Amino acid sequence: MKSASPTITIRDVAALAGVSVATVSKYVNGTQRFSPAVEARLKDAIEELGYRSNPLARSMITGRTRTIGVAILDIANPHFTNVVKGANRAALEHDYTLLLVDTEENPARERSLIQALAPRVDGLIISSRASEEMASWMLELDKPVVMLRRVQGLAIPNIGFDNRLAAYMLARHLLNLGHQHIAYLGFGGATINDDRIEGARDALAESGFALDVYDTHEPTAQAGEQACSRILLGPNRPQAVICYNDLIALGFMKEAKSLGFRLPQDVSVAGIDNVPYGEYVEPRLTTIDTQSQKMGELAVQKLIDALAGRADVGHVILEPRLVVRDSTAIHTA
Amino acid sequence: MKSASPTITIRDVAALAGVSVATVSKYVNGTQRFSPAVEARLKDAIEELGYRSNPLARSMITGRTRTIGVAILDIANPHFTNVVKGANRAALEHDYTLLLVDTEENPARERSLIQALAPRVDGLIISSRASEEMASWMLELDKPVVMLRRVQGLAIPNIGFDNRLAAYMLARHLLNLGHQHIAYLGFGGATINDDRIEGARDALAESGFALDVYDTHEPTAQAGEQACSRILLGPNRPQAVICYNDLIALGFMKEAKSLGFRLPQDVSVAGIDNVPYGEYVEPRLTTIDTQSQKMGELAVQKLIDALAGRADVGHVILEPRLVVRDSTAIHTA
DNA sequence: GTGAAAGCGCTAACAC
DNA sequence: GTGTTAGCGCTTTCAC
Repeated sequence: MKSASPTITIRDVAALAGVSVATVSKYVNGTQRFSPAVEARLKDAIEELGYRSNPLARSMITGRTRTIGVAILDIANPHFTNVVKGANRAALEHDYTLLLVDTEENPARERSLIQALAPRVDGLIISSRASEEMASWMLELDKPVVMLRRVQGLAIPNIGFDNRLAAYMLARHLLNLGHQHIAYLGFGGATINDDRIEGARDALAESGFALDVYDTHEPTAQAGEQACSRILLGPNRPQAVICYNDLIALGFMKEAKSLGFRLPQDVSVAGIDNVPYGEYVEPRLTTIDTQSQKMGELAVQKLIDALAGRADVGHVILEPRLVVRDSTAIHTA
Repeated sequence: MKSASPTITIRDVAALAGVSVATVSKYVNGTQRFSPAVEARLKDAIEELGYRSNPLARSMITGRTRTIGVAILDIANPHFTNVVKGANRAALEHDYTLLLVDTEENPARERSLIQALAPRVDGLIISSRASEEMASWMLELDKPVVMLRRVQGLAIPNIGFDNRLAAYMLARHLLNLGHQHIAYLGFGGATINDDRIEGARDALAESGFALDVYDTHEPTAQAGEQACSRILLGPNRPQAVICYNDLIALGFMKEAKSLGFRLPQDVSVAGIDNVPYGEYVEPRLTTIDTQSQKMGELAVQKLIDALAGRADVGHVILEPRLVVRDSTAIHTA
């Protein structure tokens, strides 16, 4: 039996309980102790009226919204899905909520979306492909920001990942399996792509080999599929392929199989991210765990620390962990 | 060069431009036209001061936040990921943002989380496992709500999916392939599970067969894996299995293969949802497309319609579409 | 412990 | 077109 509810305010409660609005406010926020009599009347009045405090009005005064803005590149990418999962968990634990924006890998909209987001939240977690020079406007948001990648030149706290080491480890793993001709199928749109190239290249160089580098136009399984034939059917077929991420690897493997290649006998494949689905394909995907969910949790944690005044502009680097499964095997030829 | 910025308000702009605050407000909101002179001064003043309007203050007066609350059961489930993807897209298009809460399949927290969400948003999109009786409190949220499943007894607009038909189609498909002994591996925690059972059962009944029903404790690939052996190695091995969703099917297939079964020769498997990863496993998963992304888009659309006064308490039912791939095949025995 | 009063930054009538 | 004014619902000194 709902009628056009005329909005119960703190004043209605005060009137019914026979106290002042200040008292109600303090009671609702648990800012102070009260005489049992007043406390009881307050409790009853709130109950009877079904009063609910208006968080907007509160926020306007306190300047706090208990909301964290999260801007990511593509929620459908399991890596980001898990970042959000972790962030949501940590946020709820501290009584925060996430204001989510999926920028859909669109750099043009990114900036204005984030700028519109900023005034509505206490702090932001941002994943962007913009270079550090291109991202300096983030300093002017007037809100604490945590970036989801290593940042060096800007005073922005960040949760990074050792991309160079990750690719280095993958290359070493493949070298240990006897592979010599190794290719890297990257995604040039990502700023971290270069770090990964460098890591793989360094590992190979140490053994006296060179890295073949290929590129995709987006970090998706489809792009991996499309890139496959030109790598495996070209004049220079590699023995093993390191992919920018698991999605690209998944697509690459699918297409490789349909081109008639046996995996991993004919070609070893590895990805990065450790998305859940790598376990369900055949062969099961060898990958590097990037701890996506933990990344989200840490980002929220760091932001909350910053909001609490612990102004730490440091960074955290998550360490790669190799997950060996069946898509990489000893080189036989 | 950031200093403790003393918050530029509409009043500062008014002072600098030599106009009233009302004028500034109207200018910022484009509510009215102005003399070129004033317009220019306004523009300059805002520029010079770096004024940014405070959306909280605005919201408090207008009662609109341009935010849509989205409460889902598990963002890591690709079905929901895609719902959010679609919702985000439609929301941004209309200049709304999503306030996301992942309730993590936790009915206990669900209610309080949603109630806390409600006052901060213009409307809500909710996915819940609560029965209609258990969900009647949603009517008291005092905000428009769109539920992501069919609702009949409650006056809540909803985007539904014809679950009965989906399972019916899958069963028919398997019957057409010559299967007679068909099992359903469900998730009893979902209210829609019964519809799916009914659909499959009806299809089989029409041909004079009975449905074997099994259950999992959660709608995940792991649960599918765990359920596999008791179905395939029990005394009553089915020729084909319809799974509650694709994740369960993925897990089931993985375990079936490691138990030594050949798919689809020894057992056909099908899921529901059409998650992207069904294409990358082997055999590729036959499934029913639930149009998850479209569901998110429609939900936002419906909510925005409701906010615009088009108070439509109707519902939309999305139609199932069978996606035949390689995990289902003609029965040979 | 409790209350009075002064706003937070903005919009929405309504005058002029 | 532009200005005046009265709040939105709440928190926060600062008296008592």
